[in-house]
Amino acid sequence: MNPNRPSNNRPVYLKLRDQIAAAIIDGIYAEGAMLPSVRALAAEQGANPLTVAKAYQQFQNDGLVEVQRGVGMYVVRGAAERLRATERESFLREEWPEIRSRMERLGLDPAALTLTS
Amino acid sequence: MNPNRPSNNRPVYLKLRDQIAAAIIDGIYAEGAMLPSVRALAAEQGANPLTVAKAYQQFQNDGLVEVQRGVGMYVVRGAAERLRATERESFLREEWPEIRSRMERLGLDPAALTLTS
DNA sequence: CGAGGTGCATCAGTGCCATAATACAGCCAT
DNA sequence: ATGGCTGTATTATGGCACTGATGCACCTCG
Repeated sequence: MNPNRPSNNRPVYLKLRDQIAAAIIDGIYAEGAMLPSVRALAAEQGANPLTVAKAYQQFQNDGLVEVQRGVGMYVVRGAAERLRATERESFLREEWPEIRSRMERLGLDPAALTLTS
Repeated sequence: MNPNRPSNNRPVYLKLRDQIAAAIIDGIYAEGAMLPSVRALAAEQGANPLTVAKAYQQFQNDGLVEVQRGVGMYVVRGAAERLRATERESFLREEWPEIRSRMERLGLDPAALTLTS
C-alpha cells in the first residue's frame, strides 16, 4: 500500500558503500587489513566490478583506505573511528531531525522503542 | 565529505507526497476539504503540475482522497487516522530496524536524543 | 452557451545507474 | 621472468525513473 522510502530502491553502489562502511566501523574490515578485491566482492555480491570500484572510490577520496598499486586496497589506521565520527555527525545533522519529527507526527516515542528491540 | 543519504536527492514527487501526507495527518488538509489543485500546488512549489499529479495519484489509489471530475480532489473522511496508522506500521516495519541498528553502530542512543530536541 | 477551473492521458526528452568487453599498469610468488 | 593477482581507464549500451509540454474531457458558474 505504501510505496515506501528509498531505503530499498537505493543504487547498488550506495548500498555497497554503506555495507562496507559498517564493516569498517565494526572492525570486520580491520585497520591495516586489505579489503576484498573489486572482482572478489563483485562476484560475492553478484554485482559488477566497476560498481564495487565506484563504492570503494569514495573511501579512497575520503582518505579512509589507501591503494597499493597492483596489490589491493587497505584500511587506513584510525579509519574506523574517523568514519564513525563523520557518519555520526552527518546522521545527527541531516537525518535525525526529519526522523524525529516524523515519529512525533506518527505518535511514536524513540525512547519507548529503544527497549522493545 | 559524506555524499549523504537520499534524503536530499529524493524525487520531487516523493517529497511532495510526504509533505501532503503530513498535512493530512496534521489536519492542515482537513477531511472533506478540497486539496490544492495540481496547478496551484505546482506553482506554489515551483514544480510541474504532472509531478504534483503523480504525488496525488498515490493517495487516490489508497482511497485516501476522492476525485470529482472537473472539480478537484477531496480528502476522504477518516483519511487522517488511517494514513497515520499505515504510515506508522510501515515505519516500524521497514525503517526503524535499520535506523536502530545504525544508531547503535554509531554509538547513539535514541532515548538520550529525545530530550535534546 | 462560453469561460475558466478541474484531473488526466499521451508523447518526448533527459540523466543516472548498471552492465559489459577490453585493455593497461603495477606488484608478487613461483 | 612469467603467470596471476591487484586497481583503473576507456567506450558503448540498455534500462529506468523523473521531468516536462501539449491537448483533451469534464464540471461549475455567470
